[in-house]
Amino acid sequence: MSAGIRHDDLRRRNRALVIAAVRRSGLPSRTEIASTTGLSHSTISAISSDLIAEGMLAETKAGEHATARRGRPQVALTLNPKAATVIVAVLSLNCLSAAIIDYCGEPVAEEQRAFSTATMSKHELVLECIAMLRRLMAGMSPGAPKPLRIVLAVQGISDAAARVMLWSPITPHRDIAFADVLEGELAIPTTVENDCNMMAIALRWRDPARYRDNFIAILLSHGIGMGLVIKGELFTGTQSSGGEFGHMIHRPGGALCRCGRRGCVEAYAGDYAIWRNAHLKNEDSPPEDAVTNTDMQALAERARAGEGPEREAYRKAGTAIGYGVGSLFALIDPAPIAFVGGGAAAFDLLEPSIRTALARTAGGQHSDAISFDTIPAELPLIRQGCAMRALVFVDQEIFAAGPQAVQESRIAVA
Amino acid sequence: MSAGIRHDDLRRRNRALVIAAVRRSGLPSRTEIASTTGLSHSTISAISSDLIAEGMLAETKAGEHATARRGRPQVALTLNPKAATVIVAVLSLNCLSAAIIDYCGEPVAEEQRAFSTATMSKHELVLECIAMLRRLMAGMSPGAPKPLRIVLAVQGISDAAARVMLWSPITPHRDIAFADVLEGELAIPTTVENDCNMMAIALRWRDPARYRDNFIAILLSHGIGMGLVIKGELFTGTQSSGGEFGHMIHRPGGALCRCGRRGCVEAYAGDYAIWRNAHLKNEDSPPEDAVTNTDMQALAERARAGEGPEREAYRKAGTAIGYGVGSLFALIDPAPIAFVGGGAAAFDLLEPSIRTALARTAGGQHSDAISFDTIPAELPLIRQGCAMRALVFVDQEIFAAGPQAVQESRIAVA
DNA sequence: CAGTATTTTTTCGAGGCCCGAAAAAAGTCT
DNA sequence: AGACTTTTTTCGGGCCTCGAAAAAATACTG
Repeated sequence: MSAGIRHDDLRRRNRALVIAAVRRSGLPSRTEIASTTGLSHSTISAISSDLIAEGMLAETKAGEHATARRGRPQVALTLNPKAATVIVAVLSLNCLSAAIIDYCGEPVAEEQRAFSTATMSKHELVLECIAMLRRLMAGMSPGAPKPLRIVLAVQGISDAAARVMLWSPITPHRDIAFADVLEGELAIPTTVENDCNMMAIALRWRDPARYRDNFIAILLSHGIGMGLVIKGELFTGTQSSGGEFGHMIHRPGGALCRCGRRGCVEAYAGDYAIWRNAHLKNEDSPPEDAVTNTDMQALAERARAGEGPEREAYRKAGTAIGYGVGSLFALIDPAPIAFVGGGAAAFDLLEPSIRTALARTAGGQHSDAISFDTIPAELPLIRQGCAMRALVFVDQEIFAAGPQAVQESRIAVA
Repeated sequence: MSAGIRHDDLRRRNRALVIAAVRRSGLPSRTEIASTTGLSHSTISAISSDLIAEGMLAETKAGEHATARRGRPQVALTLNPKAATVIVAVLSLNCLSAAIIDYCGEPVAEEQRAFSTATMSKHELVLECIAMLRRLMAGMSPGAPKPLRIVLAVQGISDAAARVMLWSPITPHRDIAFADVLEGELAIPTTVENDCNMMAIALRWRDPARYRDNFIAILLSHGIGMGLVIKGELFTGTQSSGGEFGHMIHRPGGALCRCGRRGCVEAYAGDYAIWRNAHLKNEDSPPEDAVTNTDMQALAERARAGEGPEREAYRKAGTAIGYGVGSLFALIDPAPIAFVGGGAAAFDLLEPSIRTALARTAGGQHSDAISFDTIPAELPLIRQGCAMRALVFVDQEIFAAGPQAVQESRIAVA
């Protein structure tokens, strides 16, 4: 049963609304906020002057861009970049990348490092993460506010509470409780998120016109991942980060998947699967882990050159994706799709068979009208998604809660 | 962007909360409501005395069931059955059934009629519906309040706004705007809902302990339908009623489905598909429309008698369902499933292959732990779901809105 | 260049709503 | 009959939002 609305929640929610409006719109005036939120001018005036006094917002001379119209000029509100910082970290196969982000979303420090995630112990993996975050924090100017949030994106599955990495292709170890460990070491609230979910969040911030209420981000890489936004909300599983599109069944009893099962979409469309098919290996042969991006580029070149096993491999991949998307569409109705990652660079090879397959499904009825988009570089997208996730948390959980919570959060780094 | 919270919304939402608490709990005291909603005693007292004054709630001597404890006895609150009525109608193949339901959810009048939906014109179909509802309303005692809502459940797909039946297996006609027509004729707000979604809603009211935040209702009948509740909310498509589980793809390019495509789950697990396989007909042969429930019972008997094409047909059906559910679980994580309808009566024949298939999917990892339930009679379930849907609408949209809206809604039937 | 028009922002009083504490109510127990 | 216990109502205080009006800041205009 949903809880009752207490009187103080009102202010909290409306504060959150104002902060969100500023974060979204860039440089909105009070009047603009009033109209987008539906609250009265007086309320917006009161809330925004509070937020300015508390240091989250600042007024800027909008001037320049607004053509000088008649009447009192609008004064634009903006986020104060120094109001807070957050930390984002992206853990992927053999690579950890992290950054400190200011309250406006701009990075103030970053670091990236390669090591062999597949062979490290659980302990070593966690230590590398902690060490990198510590280095980043050590580099912060003294007196700067301590980061208020860590968001760690991982390939693979995290639990619904976003605290544990349940499984990941990058390591043989399971159930790594990153959130507990990082909170214990650094005393900063932490969540562990699926990388594809973060991609979806980032897409919405990048292009809200295109990616708004319903859309899908599909990562085509060594494995296949998905982030799904439905009715304006990130869709996650009930017990895990969910949305394991790559492990929907394409052909019962079919090709061997990295997950050990047979016939998953990924077993046809993951890099290793395309590579396997292109080399005419048996579908039962175990997934090759060492397929590199360069391998795949070479494969794509050969496929573009003309008919052959390479082109056939891409065709099979496209078919698997197309039918998978068709089944998904049967459940949620069609939505725009962004294909992200290395595989998106070979999208020209995939698209025809995706569309053919999709058109043969109930969900893909009007498959011509379904728009695809490709974004080859996934890392910047994931990082941006993490940043926005972390900042929205700060907005809603801390800054919206009122002056007290804001005060308490303001501890300077050592 | 979500709208701001205006001051009056507060009371509206808390009124809705109190009404919902009474509807759910049966005979709660004010104290009990205060604790389940988290609102203060004073607020509950104020709201409930308003609601009693306005006629939605009534006090009853709880007495009997509460063992006389020390202290002032609790006064139980209850819904006033005369506060309102709603109309439910269920349209399925060759059958229309409708009822008038009081504010407590009890039927006060009902009617059921058979006619040949498949051969009727669009116009005739609509007229039959209107006629039945008019007859029901004509039978109401004069002075009784006019029904405040019609919920029509249909097999097939309705639009996201729940106003148009986009497609249904019961008729060749498409895009029947039932809501517009019924509202035009009877001047009662109407929604058109998918039957399986209503089943899911009913399950939650029937057994909230088992079917709470995440569960699935699958209708096994001539076709295959699904109602899905995720995180406590009915899951619908973005443009339609959605959740077309039956048309997820089981085998690309496989058996011919009633929808005209190939390889859908329904093309293996719908009654017609089981019948087709049991009679060793080609998978390309067009779906037989005239398979009756008795046919299916006979088929099930033969399948139970021993190995043979009938048992094999059920096995294929179970496999299709199992893999389909596995793909679904990959997206949403496992949840309890209720199998409803004629096919549930033959669930003993399906379950082994469902479980075998499910165990071969990523989503079905712990398939032993996933619980199945069977409910052979779908119609009562659908009707109950419609009733609760309609009543919750009245609760939230009319009675929660305040005395004015309540007044305006109170028009006696002619 | 002073006055007018226009638009944005702030101020102020009114009306609601929720909460906590205290009081009242309605029984049981001794 | 009085003490005790639990439920429900009453009352005053504190917030919050709103609408209207005032103030502020600038462009237009003759």
